[in-house]
Amino acid sequence: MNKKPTIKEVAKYAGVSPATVSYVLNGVKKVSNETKKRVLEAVDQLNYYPDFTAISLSKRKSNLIGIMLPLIEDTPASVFKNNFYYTEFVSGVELVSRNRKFDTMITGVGNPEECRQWVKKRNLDGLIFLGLFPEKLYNEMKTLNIPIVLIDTYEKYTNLFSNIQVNDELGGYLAASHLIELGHKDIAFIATDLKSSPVDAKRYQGYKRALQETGIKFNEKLTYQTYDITFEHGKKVAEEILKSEQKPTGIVTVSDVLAIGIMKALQMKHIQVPNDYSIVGFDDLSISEYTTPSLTTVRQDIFEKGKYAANLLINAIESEDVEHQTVELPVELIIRQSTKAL
Amino acid sequence: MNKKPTIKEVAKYAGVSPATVSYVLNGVKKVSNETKKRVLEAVDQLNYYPDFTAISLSKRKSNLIGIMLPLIEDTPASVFKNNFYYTEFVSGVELVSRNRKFDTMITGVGNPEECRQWVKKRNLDGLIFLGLFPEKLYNEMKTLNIPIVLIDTYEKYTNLFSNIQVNDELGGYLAASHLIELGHKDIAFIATDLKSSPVDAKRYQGYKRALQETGIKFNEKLTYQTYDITFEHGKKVAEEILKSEQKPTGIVTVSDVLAIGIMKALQMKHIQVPNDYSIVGFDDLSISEYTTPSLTTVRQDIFEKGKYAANLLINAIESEDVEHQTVELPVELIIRQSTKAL
DNA sequence: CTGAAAGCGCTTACAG
DNA sequence: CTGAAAGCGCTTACAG
Repeated sequence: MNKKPTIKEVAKYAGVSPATVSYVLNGVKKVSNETKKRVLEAVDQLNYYPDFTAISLSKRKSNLIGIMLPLIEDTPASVFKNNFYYTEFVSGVELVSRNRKFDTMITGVGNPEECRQWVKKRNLDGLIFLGLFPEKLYNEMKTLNIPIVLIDTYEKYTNLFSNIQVNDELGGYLAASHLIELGHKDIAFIATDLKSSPVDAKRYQGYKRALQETGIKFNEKLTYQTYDITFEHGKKVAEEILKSEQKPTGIVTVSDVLAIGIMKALQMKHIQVPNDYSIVGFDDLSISEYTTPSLTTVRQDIFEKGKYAANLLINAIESEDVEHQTVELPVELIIRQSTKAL
Repeated sequence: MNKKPTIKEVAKYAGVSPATVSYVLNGVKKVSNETKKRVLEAVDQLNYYPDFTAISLSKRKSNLIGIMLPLIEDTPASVFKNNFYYTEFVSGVELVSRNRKFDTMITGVGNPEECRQWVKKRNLDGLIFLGLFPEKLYNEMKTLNIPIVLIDTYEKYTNLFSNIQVNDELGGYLAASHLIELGHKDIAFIATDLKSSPVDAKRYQGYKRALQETGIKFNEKLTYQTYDITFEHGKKVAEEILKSEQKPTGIVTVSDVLAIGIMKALQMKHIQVPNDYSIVGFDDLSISEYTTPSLTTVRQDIFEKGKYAANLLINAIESEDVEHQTVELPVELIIRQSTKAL
């Protein structure tokens, strides 16, 4: 295969200087229409397209965005494996990024230093942080001076970076209210980690608000934390719940994955969902419609979230806009079969 | 933040030329131990790490590998969404790639031309093709002259590229044999697409071999094709099966996703798995242990597959090894609750 | 063993 | 409106 033509060859073919070719390709300065035409034709004839590596080096802009994945035991695998969430998100990012002429790199992140080096050595134009990272990472990243968008982060960092989130409070509220309407009063709340996950905390707030508004007394003993999102952890809380003396009749959960794990554990003990326990998840994963019973859940559009994040990021890159914005995407209760009137 | 030091600054600090710094960093030529030490110290002091963009431009090697994802309706989303498969695979690739100092880019692929441009403009060192692509793409890619590893491809391209696959024939055999041992004789085979998917075809062969070896007559009417891998498509075949007059008692499937869709459809009609139908999946997704009933399936280690692919690819890149190899990873029957003696 | 110089493929003041 | 030249941060024959 004949190799890719360079800008020089295009210039020669068009009878102009490389600089001129660069000008027309970048739409910069005023090039006479005639020479512009000649250049464009040369580009077309030679099937020229620029070398991004070279552009990256001279412009110090790579047209590359990076997605930081949280690592568990040094690999993003486990998070990917149990949290189908991420995968859809990444697809959303890839789609808009490709359409907007950016490429997307992914990495599991190690320490902050490694992360900064990754950005620097590849000249990344922007970053998306998917998930929760140690605080010092954010501080480190702040000094990088490139647009960064955070996903599902609250408080502390919100004003330092752009942020895409979902109406978590409302989600928790919707889930709990649904159960309450069905006549449930003893409603458990299953979180991952209320302290370190602000997302969980918000949903928890919503849950509490629903109780409060309907005059149901909040019972701390009905709150559980799993510290991880896997089916297995769902199973484990279910066992805890069964052992406790404060038995709920309804269960609000912070993730479909957890909800599915819980259902499984119950079913293994021949306890029926929704007859014995009503369960509501969060996310609406594609699997959730196909479990038995299908899962009532709070839906968020994760693919949309990915697209939104990419658009926001690329906007910031292209306009060098320093305004950080935080965007809140809607949430919707999807009623299926895992919940039932008491 | 002070900006990243360049090789010049390191050279100055060490009192040598940039060339020398480059030599020691690349372990090339013989640099006296003493100056080497000085350089290394400078590197350390200044916290220097090279700019990959520059290296990429001058070496024409990017330390970048690309993963091509199949596109559905212009986005990888849907395939990602229903095929949890890919996500684990990508994690495996990312892990070894990172450990071996490569970065990984992902893209949905459009047409062959777009694909070649992607490789060229980013100077990608190697490519992994995940899934099935149109034939002309392979031909086009062949002219790129970079190492490429294909996943789950058979025949035609096997000798043009490296290939990682799984013992599909055995997988089909294992699944069918298991059912046969349980006393099933009318065993359906649910494929995606026997014509265009060689993977399916191999599993089908294995299934037939199992029938043959035990003297069960193969019945073509028990073969179904879904033409896509989604829960929904699983549901649809289940309905077809229920409508047909040739009812199986056991069902062998080419994917857990399909199997789960089938189970769902049956359960919605109050048909019991495994009492009325025994079902075996393929892949062993993490969800498959958590469905009710949990799914008997043929396990393949997809994460391992990703790691293997990345290692093979990077080996080829680094040794400029032109030998294409095809590697076959093992497969294992995991017996759970969706199958039962007749 | 070490360095000056050219080059990778672009971009961008600057001059005309 | 157009081009020559320097520069982005490296590498690598080549010469010494």
